[in-house]
Amino acid sequence: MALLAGVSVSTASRVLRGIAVEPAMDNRVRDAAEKLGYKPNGLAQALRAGRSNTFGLLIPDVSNPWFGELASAIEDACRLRGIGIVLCNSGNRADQEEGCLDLLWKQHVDGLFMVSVRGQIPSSLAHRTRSHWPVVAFDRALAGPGVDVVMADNIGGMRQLVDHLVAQGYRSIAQIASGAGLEAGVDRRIEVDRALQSHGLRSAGTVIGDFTFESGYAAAAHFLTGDHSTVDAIIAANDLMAVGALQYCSNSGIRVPHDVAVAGFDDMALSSWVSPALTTVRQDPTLLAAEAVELLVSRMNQPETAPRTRVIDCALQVRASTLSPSGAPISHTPTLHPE
Amino acid sequence: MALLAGVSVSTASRVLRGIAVEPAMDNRVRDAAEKLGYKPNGLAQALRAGRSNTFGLLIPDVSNPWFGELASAIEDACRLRGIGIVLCNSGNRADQEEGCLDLLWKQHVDGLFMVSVRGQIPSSLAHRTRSHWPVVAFDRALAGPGVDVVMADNIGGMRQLVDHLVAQGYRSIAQIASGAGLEAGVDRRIEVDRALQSHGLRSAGTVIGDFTFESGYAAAAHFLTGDHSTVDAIIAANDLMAVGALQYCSNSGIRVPHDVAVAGFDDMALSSWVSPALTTVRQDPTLLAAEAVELLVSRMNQPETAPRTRVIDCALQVRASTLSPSGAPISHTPTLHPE
DNA sequence: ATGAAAGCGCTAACAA
DNA sequence: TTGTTAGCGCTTTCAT
Repeated sequence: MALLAGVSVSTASRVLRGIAVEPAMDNRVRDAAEKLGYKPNGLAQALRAGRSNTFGLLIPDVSNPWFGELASAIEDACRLRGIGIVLCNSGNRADQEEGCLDLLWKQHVDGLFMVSVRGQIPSSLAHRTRSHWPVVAFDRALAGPGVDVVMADNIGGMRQLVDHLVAQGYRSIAQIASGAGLEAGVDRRIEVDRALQSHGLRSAGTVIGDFTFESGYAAAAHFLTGDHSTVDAIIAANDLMAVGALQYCSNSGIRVPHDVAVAGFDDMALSSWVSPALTTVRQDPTLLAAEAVELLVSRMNQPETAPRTRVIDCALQVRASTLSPSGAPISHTPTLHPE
Repeated sequence: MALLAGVSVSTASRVLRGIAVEPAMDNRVRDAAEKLGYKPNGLAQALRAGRSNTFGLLIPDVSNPWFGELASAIEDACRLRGIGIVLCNSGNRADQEEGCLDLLWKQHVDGLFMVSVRGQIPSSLAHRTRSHWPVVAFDRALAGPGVDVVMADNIGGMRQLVDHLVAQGYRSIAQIASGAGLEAGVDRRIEVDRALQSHGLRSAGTVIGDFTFESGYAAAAHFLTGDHSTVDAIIAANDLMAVGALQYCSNSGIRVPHDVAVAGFDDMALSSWVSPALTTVRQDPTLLAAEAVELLVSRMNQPETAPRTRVIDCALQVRASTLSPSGAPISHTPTLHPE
């Protein structure tokens, strides 16, 4: 390319990177580049600069609708900064996660967004973060040097949800909860119990789920089997399990919310596509992504920063799946002449 | 690393790539590599080899559940071959698609999987494929040198679906169809009409949708508004629109399948999560991905191959949304004593 | 069988 | 301001 323009490669490089040169040269170079459709080789730039302008995204599975939304938001945010995303599915398996980390490490991505399989930082990742590989973890508190964390306000969100259910008149509230190890899941579980307690209620039961549709379905079956079930509302730790619970109800002739209310957490798009539409706590993937990208970029530039945690606000989305069984809220009846 | 082993870099390189060396050297090198946790720099390898071991994946939006499943399947298949995936959302906008192509081109991905915004090959892509950038397109017939195509058997699939509906006794079948430009969509639309005709029926109406939930909802509203509607079944060109139609019915007190049957195309996971579960034509994302990866890898190695088209079989999935209104199939009643 | 050296395409230090 | 040169980490002749 420089040959066509009749200048040295360094001059060409300078022009392309907007460094002052004489107008004459400038034009020669731009014309030549235009004519050839020349685009600088990102690989060579990356090798030279020690920076690939690429981030890794390591999640259990993009085909999970919630992770799909998160991935989409992250890709959008990165593309606007000219950063590419290398996608890896860990399949929720430790060995596969290791394989992904190897792949991403080899490709020299500048940093990593991850929803880890384990609560703890993978050992192979540990020495990499120690050598300043920037990592942002979602939902799971990966303690470690150089690991930032982005989380929804799980506690505030679940608090709102329980308050809502109680206000709607539900009193026998069961929970499809997360097992140990997932910080976000544990926070949600504990807060549900605490919030119930603050209303003078006790949990109507807790089943541990694994965040899949199937486990939500099975848990609902557990709570609602037999005529003696007293459960009148179910809170799931995520929407996917809540949708599974809805499906169980539908298949079993249990009416939602007439016989039992169901609520979730996340607010995936499809949560408003099911019938009845699902009441849930919204965590906005765009906000999560924005924070995560900002954290990763800033750590890339300043690797020594102390680990940070960002908590994103949640908003309760009330939909049909938790309408009051009596048809109207029991408390919080709005004044007819406010202000 | 070579320094620690006390050998030359070329020897180290040979060992790591499994080229015969003396056992003594071999051990020295492996030990040193082990000790340092050494991993070859993929960027340097890529620059040297002119091959990055990376493919681009350009789709409208990963947060669309169907594309999420496709992306997941592609990533899985590529990871097994040690190939990384760079993900880009085109947002279904031509300008954004161009931006993605630029990004992917700069990163020197070895090839590209794409679900294009347009039916035609983007002009900027044209000269790249001409210079042997391997491309596999899904669903859309991107004519062009060096572009292979993977498609579901849209015609066979729709044929099965229409046969099923007619067998169930539906006679007034409307269609939420694709506009022009999308080869797969056009195939589906035409085949529905043709299949109806072969049963001596005429379409009860066609509305053009854009494959979103919302457009399915709106189309159902169009077909089912007013008491005079005679439509007793709706075929949507994809599941997302079908789910939108289901939602409209649910919101409007229209019972599915009692008042109207609804069917889709794709068989996303969530299509069996809605109530009633959706009858649909399954195209298996794993099979699509396997074919696509094989095509892209083979073209990467032999760029001059003539363009190929692969058609993947579809399988009708009958679920609750198209049960016969009379409660039992009108024809094809199974014999009680087969054999 | 091993080592030395060139070069992939780029940028940054140095020279002119 | 421009050109020359070295070098990012690797693979691959070419000598040894």
